Formats: sequence, C-alpha cells, structure tokens
Amino acid sequence: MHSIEYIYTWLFREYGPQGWWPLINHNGSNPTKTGIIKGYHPGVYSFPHNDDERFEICIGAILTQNTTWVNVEKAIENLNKRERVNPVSIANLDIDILKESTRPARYFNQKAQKIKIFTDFYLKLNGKTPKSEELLDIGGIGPETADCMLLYGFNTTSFVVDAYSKRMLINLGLITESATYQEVKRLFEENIPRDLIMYQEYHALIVEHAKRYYQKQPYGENDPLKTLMDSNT
DNA sequence: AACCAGGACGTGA
DNA sequence: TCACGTCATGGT
Repeated sequence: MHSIEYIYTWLFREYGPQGWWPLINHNGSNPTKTGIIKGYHPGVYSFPHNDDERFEICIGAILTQNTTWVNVEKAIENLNKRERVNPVSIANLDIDILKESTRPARYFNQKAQKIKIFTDFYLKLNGKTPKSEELLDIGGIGPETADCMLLYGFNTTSFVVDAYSKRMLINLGLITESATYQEVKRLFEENIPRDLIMYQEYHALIVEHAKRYYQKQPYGENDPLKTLMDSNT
C-alpha cells in the first residue's frame, strides 16, 4: 500500500467520519471535533439535498479562505438572520448589508464582492455543474476554493489540497516545499481509489489532524503518524 | 501579546 | 516564474 493510502487508513481509524461539508442550517453536530459549533453530519453522504444547500457550501468555501470555520459560521448566521441564504436573495441583497454580515469572516470587502460575482455566475448555471476552469476564471476563486465547491457542493471527485496538506506531507517526507498545488493534488489522486466519499473524508481528516499537530511551529513536531511511518521503513 | 486561521491576487524584479 | 505585500476578524 502506498503511503498516501496508509495515511488515509490511519486518519480514518483515528478520527472516524468527519461529516463535511458543514451546513449551518443542518442541526447535526459532532462535539468531538475541535472548535466546532454545528452543522457537521458524520457518516451521512447524501448532501447537498437541494440547490440552497449546494449554494451555501459554495459561499462557505469562499468565506473560509484563510479563515477559521467558527468565524465563517458567524458570518453565515448573520446572513441567515436577514435573508434566507439562497442564490436569488443574495443576488438581490445590498452589498453593504452583505459586508456587514460577513465581517467576522475577514477580508469582508473582498469576500462580499466575491460572493456577489459568484452568485451571478451560480444563477447562470441553471443546475449544471461548472468546469474547474470556469470557476477559476470568475475571479476570487482559486484552486482550493474551486475544488471545495466541486467536491462537496457538486459531488465531483476532485481532490482538495490546502496549506495543511502540504505542511503534513512535507513533514512526512513525501513532498518538498516547492511542490505546487497541482502536484500535490495529483499525488493524492494517483494513490487512492477515485471514490467521492474517500476524497471528501480524506481532506476533512487532514484538517482535523493538522489542527492538532500542524498549527503551531515547529509543524508536526509530535505527530504520531510520523513516528509510526518512520519506524515502518 | 504575538501568532495565525480549511487563500487569492496584484506587484515588481 | 517567484517572493513579497495586501486584505483586515477573532480565538489562544
């Protein structure tokens, strides 16, 4: 078994199903997770159930750029108090109200603009699944945000790479600092089965694991997974 | 009180 | 290409 698949097996056995992507309108929760309020649905893979939920995932993907999820939840809750979070109401929502509501999620000027632009794009989709390149061309949506939308919102088996993934793989000796987004993405995709649920769980599991061992420097200092992998070769 | 979150983009060399 | 600055809240 390749190390990439071994890591997944270990993480899943350690932390279990993660219930991503969290939806704040969903009353599920997982108190074992770090710093979580609500919205996770561990072991349930039927999401999104409708177009509004899909849209909420996409908006959340934009809001969580370089930001903690608890702050994103606050932003979405703020929005939810004023408007039902769906494409039409957000498209018609005053930009200043949007900024005021999403303030806790950082960079609110930029993100409010991004959300407006994305919402117009979303409405034009008419239920279709966008290509990755289309998402990247909108502006304000980079590779990770696009992959999050595709993987969790549109159920497309496109692996999500983030800063944590790189940090962990560097520490485990599987890549170097110079590895690009696409290179890391390919490393994952070429070494695990092309399975939607596994893609979804794997990225979520990395975040959960990294929150514990890869937040403060020196990164991955007492990562039990590294100790295990070092002793096994 | 520094440090940094589930990034993206513009700039100048 | 790439290293670096900007964006600009809130928890630990």
